[in-house]
Amino acid sequence: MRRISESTIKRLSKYYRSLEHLINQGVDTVSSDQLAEMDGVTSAQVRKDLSFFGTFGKRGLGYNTRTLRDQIGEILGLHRRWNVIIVGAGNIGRALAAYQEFQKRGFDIRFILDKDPRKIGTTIHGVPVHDISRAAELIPKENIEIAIIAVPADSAQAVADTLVEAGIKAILNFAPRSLKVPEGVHIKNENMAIEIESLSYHLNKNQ
Amino acid sequence: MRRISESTIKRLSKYYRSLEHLINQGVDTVSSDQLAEMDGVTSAQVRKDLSFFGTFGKRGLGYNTRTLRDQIGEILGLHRRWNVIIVGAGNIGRALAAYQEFQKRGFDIRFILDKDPRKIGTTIHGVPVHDISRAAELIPKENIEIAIIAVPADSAQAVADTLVEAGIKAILNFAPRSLKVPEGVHIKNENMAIEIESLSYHLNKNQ
DNA sequence: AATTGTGAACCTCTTCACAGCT
DNA sequence: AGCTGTGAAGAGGTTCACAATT
Repeated sequence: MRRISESTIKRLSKYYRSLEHLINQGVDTVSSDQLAEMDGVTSAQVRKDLSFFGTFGKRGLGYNTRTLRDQIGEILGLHRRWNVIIVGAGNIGRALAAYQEFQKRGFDIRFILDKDPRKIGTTIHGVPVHDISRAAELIPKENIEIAIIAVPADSAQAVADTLVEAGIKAILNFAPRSLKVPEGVHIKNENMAIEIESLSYHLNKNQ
Repeated sequence: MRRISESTIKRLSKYYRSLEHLINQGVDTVSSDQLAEMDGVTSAQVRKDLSFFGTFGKRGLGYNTRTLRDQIGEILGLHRRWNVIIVGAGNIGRALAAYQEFQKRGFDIRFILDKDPRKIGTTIHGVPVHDISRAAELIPKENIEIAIIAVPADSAQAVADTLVEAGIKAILNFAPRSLKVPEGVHIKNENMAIEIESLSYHLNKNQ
């Protein structure tokens, strides 16, 4: 299969959410036009995105909301559950441990790793906190597949190295620094400050 | 000036961070090659991004770290401070209220808006919580320029409408739904679940 | 000698437009 | 008649490659 762009994957996540919303409202059928309208894209974009993975609609009718939701779910790996950990029990780490959207989509936060002895042994929103030094032991044992880094920028690369060493193949990085990982390890940077700076750029520009 | 792509803006934010890091380490000069290496892009990309805004380097030598940091800061609007509010005092809202990276880059969280009477009148990490019904009064009075939405998906659009009504021109949306805003209002969606779904897509694909 | 700044080439993503189904 | 699926065209973003400069 031809390589799929990250933009397409992100839009599929959006379509998935919009379809859930429609299903909750009791809607059975949706056209690419309606879906596009809900997500602020063009209908051609919706159809093209889907076309990379197969044909899901009926010409003249549109798409069945449940079927399409499930099919996008299979593409995104939302048909199964994932074992996830958070590294860093600071403000961001704690908020993510309680973030219902992860649970709802199949991402189970199994435990939190931290180095602060005062936090180790406690639970945060029901999630146990373990010593980061146990990463190499716990990650394989608990079958952890995705790690979320929520530590300060200066320790982020060291944490990433530890995680990769322990066998992690996917990292979501909230620390404001670009991290280097070996070939074959997936990394996504989520930098909340960068998004707000895009807003200040636009505001600043128009005055 | 030709329209600048969002990708360029995001990369400028990254360069800004890398330059700060270099400055903290006492580095005075950097080449596009070094900066590119730090941020995982090509050196041509760094130079092209900068070229949209002017010429900042010295041929044969590279860029002065402090000067370039400050110049990117001016482009992104980081040379001044911004008045920001958060709507929603849940887990995400509270974590954002304590997020140091905002403070550090000039984004001052002035207050939080919520509808829960038990939260109104309290402070969260030193930030006061006010009744959302006071939006139209407080936003102009306190000169609020950017609003962060951290409420559940189902109330997000109503909150956005209220904010726009109150004169807000820039919104950072953490709710997992695409929001509609009038022409002239800037909106950025930050969906943490979407990023993790991109990871599960890649993991799912390779097995 | 080293490195920037940039037009041109290249590549990727988006939109168009219409044939093909239902 | 209505809407999908898709090749082709178009737009936009990235990389190349080299003249210009220090």
